[in-house]
Amino acid sequence: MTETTTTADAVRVRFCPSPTGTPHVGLIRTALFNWAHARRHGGTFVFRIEDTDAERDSQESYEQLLDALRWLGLTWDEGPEVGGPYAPYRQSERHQMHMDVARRLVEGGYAYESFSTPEEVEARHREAGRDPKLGYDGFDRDLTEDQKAAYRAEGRQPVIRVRMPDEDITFTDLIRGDVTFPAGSIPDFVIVRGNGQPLYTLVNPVDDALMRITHVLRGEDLLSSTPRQIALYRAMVEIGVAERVPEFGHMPMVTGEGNKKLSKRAPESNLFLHRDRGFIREGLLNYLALLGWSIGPDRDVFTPEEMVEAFDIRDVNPNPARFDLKKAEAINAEHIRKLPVGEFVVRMAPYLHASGHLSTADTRELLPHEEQILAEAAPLVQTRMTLLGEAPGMLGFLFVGDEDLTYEEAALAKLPENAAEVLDAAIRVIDGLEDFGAEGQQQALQATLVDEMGIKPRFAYGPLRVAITGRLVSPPLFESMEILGKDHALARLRRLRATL
RNA sequence: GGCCCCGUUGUGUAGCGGCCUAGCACGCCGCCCUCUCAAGGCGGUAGCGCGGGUUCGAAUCCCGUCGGGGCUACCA
Repeated sequence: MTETTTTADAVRVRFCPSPTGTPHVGLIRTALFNWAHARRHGGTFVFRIEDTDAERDSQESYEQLLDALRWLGLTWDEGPEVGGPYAPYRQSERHQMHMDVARRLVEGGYAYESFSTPEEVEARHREAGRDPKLGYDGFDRDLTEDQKAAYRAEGRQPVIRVRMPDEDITFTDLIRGDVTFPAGSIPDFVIVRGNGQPLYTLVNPVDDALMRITHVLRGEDLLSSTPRQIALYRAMVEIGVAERVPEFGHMPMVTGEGNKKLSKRAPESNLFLHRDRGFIREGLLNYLALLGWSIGPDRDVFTPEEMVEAFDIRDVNPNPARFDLKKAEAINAEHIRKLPVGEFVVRMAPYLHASGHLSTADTRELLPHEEQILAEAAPLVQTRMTLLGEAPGMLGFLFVGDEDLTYEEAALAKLPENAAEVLDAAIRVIDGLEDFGAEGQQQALQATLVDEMGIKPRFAYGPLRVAITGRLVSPPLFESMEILGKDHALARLRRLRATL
């Protein structure tokens, strides 16, 4: 280990989403990298809810956040429902602390009350011949007590702004290296609203300081707010609220079509949609990790554990990454294949239950025949699935009555001219079969249909596949019939034959 | 407009001055295997944005340029 950065102190990182809307894959990627960084360094992963916007926050979203992290196994050491030494972890419950810090900031001269309205600021810029879009102009920086009193008498309610230092602000981003913001390029910013409500600009750094966060790893969209946070942090160090300024690392954006950041409206941004379609946690986590990070030159499939072992935030790529569903699905397919069959069955069960094919989603409560069928069929389909959501289509035929089986339209359409003849012959062969094993069926059917009748295999077996599974694509035919059993297989062959 | 970030095949990446006639994966296209579809095997497609330097030598360092993105709220 050649650690040159001397963070002797234990690592403390945080994931602090605001509970608005459904979890976004970009947000989850952020959680993943923070989690991996904490685990890699034996540090602490803090989960904090940033619910300071009553307008947009919702309890439902809060619950979804917990659901998401739990499903993915991104366990937090401190946070909601777990507690911890720096509780509470919902920002809405920390109001007193925030206001206390704001007051001390004002007392120390690091922040001040500002009475200007946006219109007034703009008007002043115009009068001075400046660009009106410049932002706040520092007008109220040195108001006297009399002036403030006069404003109050007018009924004005001041916001609180942080006084930006008149010097360049440089910091070393863990992912991008040195970043400098020139003095004067960032206006004094608001930390408390006129109505007394604190803003993200205050609350986020204050809680990071209070919770002793050592590394702030977040999205690149927050890069430009970093100098403000650093200024505030320095002030907090001065007044004894913070020990030191944390390190920052800004992860690249996750983009969608057109290189724009992946919109919340885009369906592929919705974590739960992926879960519903049948992504497994290992697959999705693996893919998300690939968005900006790689485990090695010739490899891109790995487990969360392997990721933790190899993860280094400094290796993260600074350039934006496009969310590619095809690749995500390919990675997921790899992870499905790697599952022990038993586990594969456990993961599939909820999907087969939701589709009405299984009596339960819990494999421990399966009916004997269900358990039996799954045990035999699972190995047949494990390499044929990309998403668990394909299970009902792939295996459904094994769980419906012979008369209830539905035929795909396309499958019916593809039936050859001589389907009836083929089915008749197959019925005869199978009816006389002693050994109904896949091997035995294969030999007997081939002898009659292919060798004797001279039908090409794909035309010989196609009609049987449709009769048995109702589909063009299915698990291997003979094994499927074996699982169904001779009687059911015959019944299905006869049923389709009768329709021709 | 201002400030900041980014720039290797279609996509994600490896590359840290010579090992690069640029590797891997997904995608796409062939072929093999084969009862369908997968899986597996084999092969192919396509890339260092551009222009200057520095150097014996640059995808790798520097400058410029162009392009893309983010932020610019009393949202987070």
